[in-house]
Amino acid sequence: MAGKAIRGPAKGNLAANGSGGDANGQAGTIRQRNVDKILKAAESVFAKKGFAGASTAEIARKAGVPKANLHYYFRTKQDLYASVLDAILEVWLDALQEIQPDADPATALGNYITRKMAASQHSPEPSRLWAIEVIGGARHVQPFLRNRLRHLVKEKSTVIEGWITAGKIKPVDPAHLLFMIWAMTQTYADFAAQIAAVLGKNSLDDKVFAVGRETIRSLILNGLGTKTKIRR
Amino acid sequence: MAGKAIRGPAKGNLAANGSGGDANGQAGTIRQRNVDKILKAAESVFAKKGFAGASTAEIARKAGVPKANLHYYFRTKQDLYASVLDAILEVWLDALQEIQPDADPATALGNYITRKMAASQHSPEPSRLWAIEVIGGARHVQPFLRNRLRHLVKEKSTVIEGWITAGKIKPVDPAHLLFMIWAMTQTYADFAAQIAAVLGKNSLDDKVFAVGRETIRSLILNGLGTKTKIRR
DNA sequence: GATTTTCTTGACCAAATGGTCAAGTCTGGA
DNA sequence: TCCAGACTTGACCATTTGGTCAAGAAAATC
Repeated sequence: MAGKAIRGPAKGNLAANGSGGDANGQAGTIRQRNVDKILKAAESVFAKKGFAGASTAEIARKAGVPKANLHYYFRTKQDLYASVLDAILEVWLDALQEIQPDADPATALGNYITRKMAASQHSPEPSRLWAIEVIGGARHVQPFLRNRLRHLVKEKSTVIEGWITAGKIKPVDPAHLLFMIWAMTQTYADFAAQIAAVLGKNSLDDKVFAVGRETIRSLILNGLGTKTKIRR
Repeated sequence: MAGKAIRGPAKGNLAANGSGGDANGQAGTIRQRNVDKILKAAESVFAKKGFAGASTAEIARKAGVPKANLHYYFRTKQDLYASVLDAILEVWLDALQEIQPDADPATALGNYITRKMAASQHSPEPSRLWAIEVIGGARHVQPFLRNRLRHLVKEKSTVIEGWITAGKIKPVDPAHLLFMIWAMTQTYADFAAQIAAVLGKNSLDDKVFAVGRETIRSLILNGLGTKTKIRR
């Protein structure tokens, strides 16, 4: 997406080790540790207040470093935000790999739902940050949406259309089917506060996620008329 | 929820007209017009940036009034935010009235979905503000969630359970069913930017909403195994 | 027409914001 | 042991923020 971390003299450091790739060079353990601390804190604060509402001071406090130190690793708030988003985007795409032409639709979609629900349960913050970013107009991730995500959706749509043609599932618009799975699974991360409140709980426990997961599975799989019974 | 508009000398005005009720007294047309302008602008800005990210100056600019004038009608940003949320909450609940014991499940749920989708299409901003508020921890609407919404969900759950007992729909957890309908319908408001980008459009047109609506209906109604065919 | 009340607004303020800087401390390699 | 480069941080700054105020313009009331 944008400018990763780098900054300060470390640039030389990273450039030195040839791994131009994506991961943080194993460079100074110090750098890596601090960058991680800051990114983690930033993710959490951005996820709660959005880009405009988050303050670098709060992020620094939460990361346990002086604000000036944060600005040593990330020159601007924008840079930091871009780095946080970058890390999220990769994970976002990964689960979609469940959807393969030769897979059994019920199994593939079931697994996909399971994975997305696990993400909502065990790492809800990225989902929330993602949501805030998109609600705010997706200014920073527009290119990602219009390119990588769009093409991936096209690709997976072909797979799903194949299932339809083969008579394995009822006809649906594949893209919208994906939108629906995203909406349903991510709601357990994004709207956790609402779901908890309505259920009279303080936070969502394993059981709520289990019921949610099975509700989604049953809705989707029955809705698509797959023959396979729900397993696992 | 909280403090409505009022403020400035108008307090006397409102207190004077006995209608302690909810609506803005028909008081000074001037006041009403300005309050409306400001609320509308505020809704839009809050929906994009959240509470912390929105600035009263921007809201005032968008409303076409000097900032000092905004603060004349709403003492604090908090007050303004509370007023905007207040207006939203009422609407939120209304559509749920489709779900009645004696109704045909397919019709009732179908109508509910239709109404929610219409809201997502024609007034997405409240949905977005709502989402941002909940993602941020629902601090300002916690009481509403824990009381009114919770009890309403309980009430409607009973209705849905009745349908299940009567064998009209397959067994589901009623609360989660509602969560799913909210998630799917609201995603067309909250994630409009993402959906548009993935579909390669600049904005969501009628057709997208129509396809979305029918996808949701088909998923829910088939998923619940209602006999009734999709109509209208 | 006089007076009271509501409304309008530019000027202002203290606090918080994103970001810089320079002077320092640490650390790893020669 | 020395030193270049990496890291740390308190102090600082311009700008923006939410909010106030006082003085005047418009309306409403009598």
